[in-house]
Amino acid sequence: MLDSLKIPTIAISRLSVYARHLALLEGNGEEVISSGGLADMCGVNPAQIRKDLAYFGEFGVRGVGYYVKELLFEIRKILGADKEWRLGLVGVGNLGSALLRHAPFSDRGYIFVAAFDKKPGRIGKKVNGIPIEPLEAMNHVIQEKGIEIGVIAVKPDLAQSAADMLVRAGIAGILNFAPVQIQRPSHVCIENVDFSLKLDVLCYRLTSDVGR
Amino acid sequence: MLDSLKIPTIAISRLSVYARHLALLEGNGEEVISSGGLADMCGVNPAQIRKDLAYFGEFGVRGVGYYVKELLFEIRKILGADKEWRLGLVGVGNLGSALLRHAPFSDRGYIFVAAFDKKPGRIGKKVNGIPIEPLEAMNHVIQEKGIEIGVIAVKPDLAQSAADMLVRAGIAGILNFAPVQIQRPSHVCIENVDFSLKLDVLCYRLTSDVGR
DNA sequence: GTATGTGAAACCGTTCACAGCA
DNA sequence: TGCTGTGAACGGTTTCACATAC
Repeated sequence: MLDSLKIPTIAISRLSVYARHLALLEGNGEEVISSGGLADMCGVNPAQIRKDLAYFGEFGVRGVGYYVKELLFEIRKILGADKEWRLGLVGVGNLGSALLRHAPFSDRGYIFVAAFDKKPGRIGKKVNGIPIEPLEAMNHVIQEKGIEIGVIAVKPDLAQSAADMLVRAGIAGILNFAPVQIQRPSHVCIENVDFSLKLDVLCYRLTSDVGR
Repeated sequence: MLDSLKIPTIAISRLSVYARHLALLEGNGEEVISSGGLADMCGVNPAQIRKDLAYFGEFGVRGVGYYVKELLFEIRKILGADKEWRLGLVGVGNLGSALLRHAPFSDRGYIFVAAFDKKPGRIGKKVNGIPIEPLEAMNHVIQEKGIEIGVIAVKPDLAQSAADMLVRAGIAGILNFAPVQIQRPSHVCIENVDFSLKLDVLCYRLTSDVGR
């Protein structure tokens, strides 16, 4: 147990995967799982799971395994997934609208409470019950509604200025769907979702067909 | 130059990023760029760029740098992005519809030519000019339209069977938006786009606020 | 006996530093 | 001189193997 002295991001994303599978096990009424059993489900090495967990504590019972409910609870606590997160969307186009309606988000405690767009024609309309506000309202709305995470779904050329506005409004966490590198102050966290890049990788594999 | 003897996936995704920035440079009329200059734009180490390129050949001129147009052309060739790719979508819900309308895909040579859904109410309708077909038509349509890549945008519990159907229809490349591990024969390539996972990582960072 | 927690080894990707070449 | 291409050094993650605990 080393606590937060350099925990690799990839270990965190694995925790998210473990949580997903633990939730399935819990739904099936399973009470106990071994690192080997969970590893098979997640497609990783058992030692990997034990090492990942060891960053944060000792959650298992030797000779037995892990109690599903308990481990799931602990991982959710580690990830910060044991609370509701309030999201604000910038860019209510095709993708943005789909995100506002994306049920799995709210199911998991990620709630969109505001949306912003620059097109006058969109202002005032509602998507999935969420009113679309003008960009100028961002500062005020983000403060008022206690928004903690900004989601960027604008076109690439507007992504940087959208990020700048979010940062100016006090946002410290951004989920960015635009295929651009966003510049930001060091206290702001960004995660990128870049599906053009994934498509490129896929096509590379298909082209150089080495299988896999 | 080692050719395809173990090229890490992460190197491939960096090539995609390099291509993006080279396209910008080309648009600005720049003719030559050094690994250092490109590295600054992409936020990586110059040696990294040279190493990544060295997997595939020698594309630069010592003492000069890389010719923008030429390098872009070569990287596109490596990635297989120098041709059109025909995509088929499974699951025309919120996200699926957004993907069908996603302009940046077609701009880059990724063309949706078919869409499939299980809901009878959706069959026969068109989204962005693409008719929605029943799942049963998948085999036939995929053959007929020469679809090479399947895009999965169904709910998690249906993702595996969607993948199975695609594979049975002869698809070898899948872009999966469902937050599940898909099982598949070893000749089938899958890339996952998992934004719940990215949100979890972001929330971890915000929770354990180590900045960054 | 069985499965965890963990130091040590193996592996892999990144960065350095410099030789090679325009 | 300047920048690429690359072997060698470095750093970090994964896997092994076993002591430890139930």
